[in-house]
Amino acid sequence: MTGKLSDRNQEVLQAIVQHYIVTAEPVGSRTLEKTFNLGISSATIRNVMADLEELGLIEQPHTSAGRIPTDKGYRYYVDYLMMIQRLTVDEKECIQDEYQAKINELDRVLRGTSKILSLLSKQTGVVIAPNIVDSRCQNLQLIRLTSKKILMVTVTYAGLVKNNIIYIDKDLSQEILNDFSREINKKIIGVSLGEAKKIIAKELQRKKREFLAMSELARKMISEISLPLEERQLFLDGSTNIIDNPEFHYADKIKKIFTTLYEKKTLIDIMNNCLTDSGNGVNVVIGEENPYETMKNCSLVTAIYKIDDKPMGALGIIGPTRMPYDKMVSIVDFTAKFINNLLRKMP
Amino acid sequence: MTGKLSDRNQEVLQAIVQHYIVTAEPVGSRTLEKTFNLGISSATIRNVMADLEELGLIEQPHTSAGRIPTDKGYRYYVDYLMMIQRLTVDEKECIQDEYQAKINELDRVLRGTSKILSLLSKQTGVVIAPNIVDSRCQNLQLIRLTSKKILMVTVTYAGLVKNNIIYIDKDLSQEILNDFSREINKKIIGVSLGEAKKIIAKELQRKKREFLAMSELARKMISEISLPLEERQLFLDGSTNIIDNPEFHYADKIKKIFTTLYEKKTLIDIMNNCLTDSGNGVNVVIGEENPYETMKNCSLVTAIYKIDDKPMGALGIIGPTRMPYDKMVSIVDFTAKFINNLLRKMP
DNA sequence: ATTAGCACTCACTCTAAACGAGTGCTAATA
DNA sequence: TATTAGCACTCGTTTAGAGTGAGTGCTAAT
Repeated sequence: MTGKLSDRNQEVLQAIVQHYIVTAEPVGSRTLEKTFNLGISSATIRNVMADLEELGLIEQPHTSAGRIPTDKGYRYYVDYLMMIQRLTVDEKECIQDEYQAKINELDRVLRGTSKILSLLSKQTGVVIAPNIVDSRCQNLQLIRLTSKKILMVTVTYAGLVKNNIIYIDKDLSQEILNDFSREINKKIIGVSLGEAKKIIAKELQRKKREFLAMSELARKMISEISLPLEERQLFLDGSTNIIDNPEFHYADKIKKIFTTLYEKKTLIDIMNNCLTDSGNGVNVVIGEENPYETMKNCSLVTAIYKIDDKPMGALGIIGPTRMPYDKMVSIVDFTAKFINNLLRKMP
Repeated sequence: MTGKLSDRNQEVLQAIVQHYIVTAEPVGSRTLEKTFNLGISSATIRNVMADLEELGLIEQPHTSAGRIPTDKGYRYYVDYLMMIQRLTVDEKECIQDEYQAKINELDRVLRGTSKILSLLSKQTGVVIAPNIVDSRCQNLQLIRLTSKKILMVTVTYAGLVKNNIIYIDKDLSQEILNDFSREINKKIIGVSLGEAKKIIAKELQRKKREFLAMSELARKMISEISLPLEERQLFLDGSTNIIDNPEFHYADKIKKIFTTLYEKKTLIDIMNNCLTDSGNGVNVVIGEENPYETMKNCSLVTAIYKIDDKPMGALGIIGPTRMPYDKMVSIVDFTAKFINNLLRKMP
């Protein structure tokens, strides 16, 4: 990053970013002089602007237009200039209310979170569910549906429920399944599902004789436990808000971004990156910094959430690069902390 | 409906509709003369057009433009003129392949269906899941999670699985829950969930003494079984295809229709109407015929699907009024029949 | 009844001119 | 030496007007 700017240059950059975020119009020197109290004339502002442009922090869409921030400019703003806005009482209450409303399973918590994120930010809210394989197992039950069909229900401590249907050749009574479930539960409670898989496999080896009748079932259970990444749940809300932004007033742009958003695979990938990238706080990815072509005129503000103090999923806001970062950061931050708390209490 | 048209008038109408569906441009008399072999001159075509306009079947966007079909015109076309297109071998295979791929639960069948509908139609595919309350119960199990938390799993014959978490004050062991599950299952297997609710309630009355310990649980089970309408599952795919249509090239129109599509409540309502409206075949709702304001420049092609020969849900295609109805009808028809068949075989 | 021909309409396109927001540079100023 | 006022210049946008052409409706001839 270019060394720190002089105070005055910072002030001008800040003014440009803030004004542009609101108006979405290139901002000129006279406008700045009038609307902000910078204490310098438009001519001086022009000189400063020339400097900032040389540093690549702002640019002109065309010769006789005002300046707009570049991605690098936003980055500087986010890193050094913005004041984290505190949420209003109303906004905080809005978040708290959302979770008050008899929400209890993780699934619903996450669904509600993406909703609340989009509501507060007026942008697109997104939440990625934990990879269930990493979650600690609370219970595993087998339910006989027909002579050939068994339902396996897995519940994690976080409250994630997974259903798998298993087809077997041998008819097993519910009583046998109950015994088997109890047996397995003893071994795997508190273990991650990934581990549980191994334990079942080992058990299958060791107790071959007793398990014999079950071996087919056990094998199939093991293969069902692994959930491919692409099926990982993603909650998306408020995507239509994107259309309100003037930068997305053209059908082709809308098409592009919507296709990306609803191509769940890409979005899951993106959110997954956030999971590893961001430390504990809020992570901001601006425009071109984004690895995905179709997202290059979007910014992401994300944070991770934890279960049992282990990072499990990510949540965030997607919007145009021109975005009130200060506000977004505080919304994401507050929400992440809130559901971290909630998930700690949940079981 | 206006009485039947003369053969020649029909031919002209048909030509107009077909041409407009492809080009999305108002079609003039000379164009018709050249591209269709109607055997009459443009002047005569103009006369016919004047008649059709008087009947409200076509209209001019402005004085010196060609004609475009009105909703009434499309309606006449759909009712009397269009030839149902047979699907190509490729298309049929596409549908069959989709269901070959180890899909077994209803949930996945429906998800796949909306996907395949959008893929073949290049429009938006939509499927509404059965209201679980109407479905026949195959199994109900209770799983103890913690001392205060019980998971209720309900499975219907169609393969629909529902999870509810119940909070109770009294700690009940898994063994007790197993017994209770077995007891209840005996009574309610094969009964609709709506009925099952009543049966549990009655049982609760009758066996008050034995059930006593369970009464809290039973009461809570009953209240959980009812699923509010808005939670009814809806599968939507290919909504971004809408943007490709020239009539949706303006951001505000896109916004409007997307908001409706993702406001699940409205869409569920719409699909619900289709369930009652359409008889056995394919139902077409054109533009203004649609009760919902925001859908008035869209058409719907829908059909219902059955489980145990009872209409359970609906599936269909959403697109602009200018839509190749013949193709759409055959896609919807074939798909509906296909999954009807599939659902009959499934259990 | 059909058709050829013609006058008329009106959205769209193209061009040129006027406009104005904004810049960069220079000379004057504190 | 840093700042500012002033001015010439740039270039996207707006506006008005002429021209174009697809298409119509009407009328007279076939």
